[in-house]
Amino acid sequence: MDRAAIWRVAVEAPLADTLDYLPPLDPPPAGSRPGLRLLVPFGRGARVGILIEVVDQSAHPADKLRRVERVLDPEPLFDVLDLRLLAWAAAYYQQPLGAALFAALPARLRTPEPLSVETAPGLRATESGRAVDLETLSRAPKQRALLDALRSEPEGLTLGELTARLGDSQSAIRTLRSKGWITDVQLARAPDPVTETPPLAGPELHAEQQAAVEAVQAAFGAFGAFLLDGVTGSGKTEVYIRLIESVIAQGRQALVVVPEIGLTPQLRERFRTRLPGPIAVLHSALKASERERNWLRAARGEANLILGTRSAVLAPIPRLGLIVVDEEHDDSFKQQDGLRYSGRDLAVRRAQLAGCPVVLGSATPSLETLRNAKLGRYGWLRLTKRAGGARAPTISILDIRNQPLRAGLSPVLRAHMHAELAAGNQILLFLNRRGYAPVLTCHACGWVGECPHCDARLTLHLSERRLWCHHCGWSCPQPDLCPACRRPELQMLGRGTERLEEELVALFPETRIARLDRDSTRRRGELGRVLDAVHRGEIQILLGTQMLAKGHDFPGVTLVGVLELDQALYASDFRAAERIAQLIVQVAGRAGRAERPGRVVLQTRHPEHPLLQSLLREGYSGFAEAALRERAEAELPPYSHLALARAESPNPEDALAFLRQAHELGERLAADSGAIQLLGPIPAPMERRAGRHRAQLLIQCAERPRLQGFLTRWVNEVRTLPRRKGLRWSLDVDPRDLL
DNA sequence: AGCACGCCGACT
DNA sequence: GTCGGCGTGCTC
Repeated sequence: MDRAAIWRVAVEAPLADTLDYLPPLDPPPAGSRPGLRLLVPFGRGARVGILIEVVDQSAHPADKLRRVERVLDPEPLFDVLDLRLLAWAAAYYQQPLGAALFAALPARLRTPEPLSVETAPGLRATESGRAVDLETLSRAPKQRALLDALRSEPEGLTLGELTARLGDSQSAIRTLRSKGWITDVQLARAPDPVTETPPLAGPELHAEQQAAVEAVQAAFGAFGAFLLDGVTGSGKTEVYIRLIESVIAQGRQALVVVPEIGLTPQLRERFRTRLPGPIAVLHSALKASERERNWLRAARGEANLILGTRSAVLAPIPRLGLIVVDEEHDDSFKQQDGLRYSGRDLAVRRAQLAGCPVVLGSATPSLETLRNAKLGRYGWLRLTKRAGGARAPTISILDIRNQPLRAGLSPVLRAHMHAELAAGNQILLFLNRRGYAPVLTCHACGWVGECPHCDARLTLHLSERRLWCHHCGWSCPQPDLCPACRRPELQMLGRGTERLEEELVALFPETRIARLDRDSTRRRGELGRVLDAVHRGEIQILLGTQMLAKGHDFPGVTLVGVLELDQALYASDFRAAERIAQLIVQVAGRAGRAERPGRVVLQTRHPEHPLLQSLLREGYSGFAEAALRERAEAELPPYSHLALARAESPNPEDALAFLRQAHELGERLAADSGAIQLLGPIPAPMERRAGRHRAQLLIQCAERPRLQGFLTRWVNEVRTLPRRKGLRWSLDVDPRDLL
């Protein structure tokens, strides 16, 4: 007997390590290749596992090894490169290998289900159709050819295959079917090869686009990272399309990652009309079966283009030749639970492993990416001209101190609004707070509506007559009398979008007004309906939350008002200013067009705020310079690297106590070098949320490798710390927000 | 995560 | 005397 083979398997269970198994009794035809999906005995049941490697001995006692039940698929789902990427992600984000592998798999493949077989509608000759003498059809050549073709294929042929052989034969099919000589069947076939409609030709590239395309093309076949720094409307998508086109022409696949599902339909349509071959769309709103099918098309190399949200960067793509991350600054690329990866960072790492270029596109690049570009790590491709010669909107600050506000609008802003309305233009108003009023209070006794489970006020939603907690989802009916003193003195303080809408209706009575926020768009299709109405010019004032800033263009809008900037300007999170600047510039870019440039007005009580000033005077790049200087001084990312340990528990003191122990442990591990700083623990900014008390501990280090090394050792020990009942903790490497 | 084993209170 | 609470630990 040859050397004992041991299969090292990552099992679908929250285990820190892989488990060892004996190989299955019937060896798989594909051999024992890593990446194979298996069914393995686990405890009293069975679980899906992924074969990681075959070794010749196990640390586990030989007599306790159990045997792999069976191999689930004929081929591995992951190849060596995929496994290397996922192993890297697991190590970097301090999670078990299995967590990365199973985060990469669509839900259906995490169960022992066999891969679903794709079927295509087709036809087959029946018994009587096989028995009939073909000569009887001599006067119907089409029918004869059709029947002849089907009789030579016992399984039958798909409609696509028949059309390819015989051309259109609808009437012949109907006739033969009515004679009972052929019958409809579903055939296990890959989908019919896409009929190669000649893709539409694109517009001519302007010089900057051409230069960008050529720079990336020159890097094909090797790793290279590029920042495509292009103002809104400068034609970034056209650059992507040309690059994808040429990478497909080389027989390779392209991956395009976008922040949100909402953005995929338009982008997909644009890609579909311009690029040859199948597109696989991957995002969480797909039905499980669709997701599996598209994932498999990516994994089998059948799709030329994979378009998806962040999890698409984990999908196997065997012929990967190009990665594009669109709107790379967007926070939604960061996964907020489980394997807390950054889709953007993983895209860069993946390009390195695959040896292909990665393009990070944005009009408002993140400070991390900008710094990489400045240091020359990333190629810096600039698109400074708006297509069609549209001028950039002007941004101005409106000091609202001591101003008489109506509906939260200063007299100057109201005057601007009247002027634009009179000129037949459209207006956009931002108020990043939904609901009617953020506070309900009793004028008589001072009672304030607070969430019983969170340290938060309840927001009044007048249309539903309910108080809602926006943090945990708890709600109760709106009280008529003060719950504390029973007097009818309740007052609604502050303003959300719902109230703003009501006030605007009173203030602009002859005007069509629409509101877009999570509440108003709850009904399916409502978002699209409102956007269509805006585009048709049926709406004059559109108000809403930051939902308005993403992806939608409003060429008819000439005035954008940003209300209530201040609480965001002084938010505790060090990235707040960066987010605001990005929001403002993104919104500004959505408004106006060539003949009617847009104007953005920011209402603030802090007109002297340095970041606002730099944004105003020098635009986003000026802001970014200033913000980077601040980050450097404060030793914050990208000038240092962070990890955030969070703990939460139903008991008030447990989370802090746990992190205090973790801190001590860390001090001991980091004692040899002063390079690791442990800050905290402190109670979370909202200490109690959804009935759980929360605390956090920040870890900071100037050098990433050192931080990584520390975290690996530290997490191993923190895992062994005793935990009081109900305590949960997690580690977030490169956290996006410190909440 | 399940699901066992394992030691201390109110029930037939 | 037992049913069952959830604390602790294992799953190859």
